[in-house]
Amino acid sequence: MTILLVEDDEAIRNLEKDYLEAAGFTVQTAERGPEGMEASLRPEVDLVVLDLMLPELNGFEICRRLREQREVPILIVSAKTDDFDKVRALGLGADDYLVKPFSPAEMVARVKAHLARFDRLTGKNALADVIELRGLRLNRSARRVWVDDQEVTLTSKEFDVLELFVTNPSRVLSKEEIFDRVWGLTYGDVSTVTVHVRKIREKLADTGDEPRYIKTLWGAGYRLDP
Amino acid sequence: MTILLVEDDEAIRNLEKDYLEAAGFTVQTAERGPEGMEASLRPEVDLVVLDLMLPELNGFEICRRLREQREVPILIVSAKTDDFDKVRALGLGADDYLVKPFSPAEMVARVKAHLARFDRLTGKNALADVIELRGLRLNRSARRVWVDDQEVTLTSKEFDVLELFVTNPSRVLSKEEIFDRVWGLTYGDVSTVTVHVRKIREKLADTGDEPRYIKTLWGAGYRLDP
DNA sequence: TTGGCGCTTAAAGATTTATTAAAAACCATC
DNA sequence: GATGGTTTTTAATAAATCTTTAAGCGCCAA
Repeated sequence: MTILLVEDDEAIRNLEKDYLEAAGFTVQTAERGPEGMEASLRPEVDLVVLDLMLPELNGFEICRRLREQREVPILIVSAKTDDFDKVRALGLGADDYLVKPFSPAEMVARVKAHLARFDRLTGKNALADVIELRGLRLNRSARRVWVDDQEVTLTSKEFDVLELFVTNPSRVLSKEEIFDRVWGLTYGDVSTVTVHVRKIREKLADTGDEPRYIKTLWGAGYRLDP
Repeated sequence: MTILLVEDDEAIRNLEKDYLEAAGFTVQTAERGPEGMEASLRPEVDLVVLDLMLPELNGFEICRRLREQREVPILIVSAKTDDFDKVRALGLGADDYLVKPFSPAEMVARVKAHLARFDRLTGKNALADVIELRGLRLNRSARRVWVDDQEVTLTSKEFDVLELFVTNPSRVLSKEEIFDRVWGLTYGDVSTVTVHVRKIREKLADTGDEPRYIKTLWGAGYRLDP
């Protein structure tokens, strides 16, 4: 799960980052408003923690614009205790409003609660440990995979790629996005992805004209349907 | 919208009730744990405001049991400021945790935010991800298209062009504009657009004298009406 | 009604993109 | 430092898409 942290104060940002990472989240950060706005639109971002007072583009504005474009939990963090700000932020579509200083444990608990609810309500089991899908079963913590109750052994990277697919069913994932999210790199050759997809298909016995699991969308990427 | 208030202290209960009613909600109340548990299962209840310290059956327990049975927003209200309680309540599936004394305005804002989000996430797939228009349905993230519930497969560019049309209904798009926005190029031959439009019409079974979807405007471009 | 301009159509050629297999680089373990 | 497995790169091949072309048709105005 990836959390985006938009916060201009470096000390606070690092503190929050540490706690979220300790809780097992992947954390991306942004310092300034416009940068935060852009980052929050990235599809791999599962939740946004947003400071209200930011340079150039404030949190209210980001919140409003983001809500127009994407359905992602937004947790506002602010030093302002004023009722007016709380009401305004929540009215603009924020999911929560935390007043600084807050306890890191509470923040982590709230982040988890928002993600869990989002999962529950949208039916995306991004948090579930065992995911099942047309005969394909993944145990994420054990990193094991079965096809029609027959276990198949995937290598580490192969598992990561397949996991990305099953946690994003019905979505087209471009090679670039897969590479970004699994390898976490910007350099490198995306044809690596192609090869891994081939290996996965091979192991899932998913070759042939009409792949059962990972479909190819020419010029766009790959898609796994539920 | 109906709110259930489970709170044993009469003064607080009446205060909260007044504010919620002033905000236009219908309010039901319950004083004791078991009574609250039962009431919260009633289908007309859209959101539950739950005190933690209740006689006979405490808020944690109600929260846990309720979550097993129903998907309804739960807002915990408590005098306990302890992190431990917050983390526990949120972990059990509560949607929010407010510490007493809180401002009524904030409570009302939070109640509204929870209801709005619940609507957003459950009421139709929300997110302008799926666009429907006179029998034509597009799923943008999956890049799939249906005509009268029959799926049609478009190529990548074809999809891009059609997406441009459905996101700009009623607008005349000139070939130049389409070329600019889909191809992102300034050089090149705009007759490519013509060919793509033809292919799309063909696949949508939109040929014939009176096209159902993409209309030709002589000397101007094309238009898709809503 | 007719000429011209713009749109449509179909098909061939060019280009892009994906697949595959095999080799090379990498990595952990013994 | 050899070994076996994994991961990445590479290059040839295959497949699908995109673009161009050219001929024909239809709309509109003179």
